[in-house]
Amino acid sequence: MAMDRDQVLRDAAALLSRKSTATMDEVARAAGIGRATLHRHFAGRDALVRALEDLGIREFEVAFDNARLDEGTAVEALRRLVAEAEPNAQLLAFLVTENQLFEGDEVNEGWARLDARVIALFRRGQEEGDIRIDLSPAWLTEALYGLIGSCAWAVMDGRVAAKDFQYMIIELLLGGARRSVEK
Amino acid sequence: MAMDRDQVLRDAAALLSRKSTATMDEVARAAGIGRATLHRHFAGRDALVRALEDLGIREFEVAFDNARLDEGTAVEALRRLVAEAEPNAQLLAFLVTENQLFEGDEVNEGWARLDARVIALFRRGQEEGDIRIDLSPAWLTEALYGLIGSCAWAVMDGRVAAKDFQYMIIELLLGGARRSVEK
DNA sequence: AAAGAATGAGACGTGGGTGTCTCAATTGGG
DNA sequence: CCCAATTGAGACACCCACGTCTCATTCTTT
Repeated sequence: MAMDRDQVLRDAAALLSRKSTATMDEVARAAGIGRATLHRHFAGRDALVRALEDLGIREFEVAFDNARLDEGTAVEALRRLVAEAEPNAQLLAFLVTENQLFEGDEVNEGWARLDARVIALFRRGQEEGDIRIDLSPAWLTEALYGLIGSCAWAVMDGRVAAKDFQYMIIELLLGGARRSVEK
Repeated sequence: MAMDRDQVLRDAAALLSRKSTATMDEVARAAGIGRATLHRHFAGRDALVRALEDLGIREFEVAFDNARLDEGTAVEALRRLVAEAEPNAQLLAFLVTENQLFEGDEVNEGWARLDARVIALFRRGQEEGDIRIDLSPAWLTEALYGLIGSCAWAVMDGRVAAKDFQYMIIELLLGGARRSVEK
């Protein structure tokens, strides 16, 4: 007994991140519980996805806290951020694409809070002179999400080694692909 | 009369790129035709999506040709590639996420061909000394797709100005976010 | 103008996922 | 040890989208 709601959410996240069209029955099996029990705790599929959103927001708020975005240079904070985000990268990818379906609807305020923190981080980097000012913080934030999601999928497909996750993202995001004499 | 199959596909792409869960009926309306007619030309939803894949592959093969990936430096070719890809960025984003659902299935060989061309481009850049060798061509390719898709969504949501599309992608991909004294 | 082809609108049956319910079995608390 | 609560399995109806079909209409073609 004693269904662990949070554990169920994590199992659901693990499955839906890979197969976003998974059935409620598949989710239940993945979580090791019956479909009825799943419905008892989450009114329906929408409620489940919304709960996953809340889980993701919670996870990333913790990750952001752990990354101590306000300490040190913005570049250093960004490195910590990517490192902290890695365990939940797949969940992020799922939620980002899921959010793109909600056209028109106002975005969950939790996302707005997280976005604001990342945007503020990039802005701080710009003010400190470490981040280019010709790339808007909003775009850098989107790009960060996109790169994290892309890399998560690439790792899942075996096109990128899991151990290179942080390096590939940070190096590309910060340094870019071009080779320069002075970096 | 005279249903323009290619135009229908483009309308379908425009809609499905924004709302990937759109109904066959919605697709038909978006294309200005009846649902029955849509079914007459595409056996079903799967066939439609596959036709969209073919369309996307055709479009991007043309785009790659126009970008003349073999001419000039790899960096120059990459700039041309992003410029040529811009009109079909949304379609690319749709097809990439759609492809992620086909777990296990062998990927359409058309994608493999396109991937190979981009990978070869990055590899050429590495051999010419213009592209960093610590970022694998496969990852750079994924990142390129990801950034194009992210930017397309950001433009659609108004978070990035449409006119900045190419600049934002190219500058971030090539130069990175970090500000350096010598660029 | 007549014949043929293609279309749009709608009706219809089907399938798959959803959400609800029941009931026996298991678990945990008193 | 017993009772209450929770669970799993299954049955059930429902809904929505899909795919097929019909038929009147419209357009092409000759």
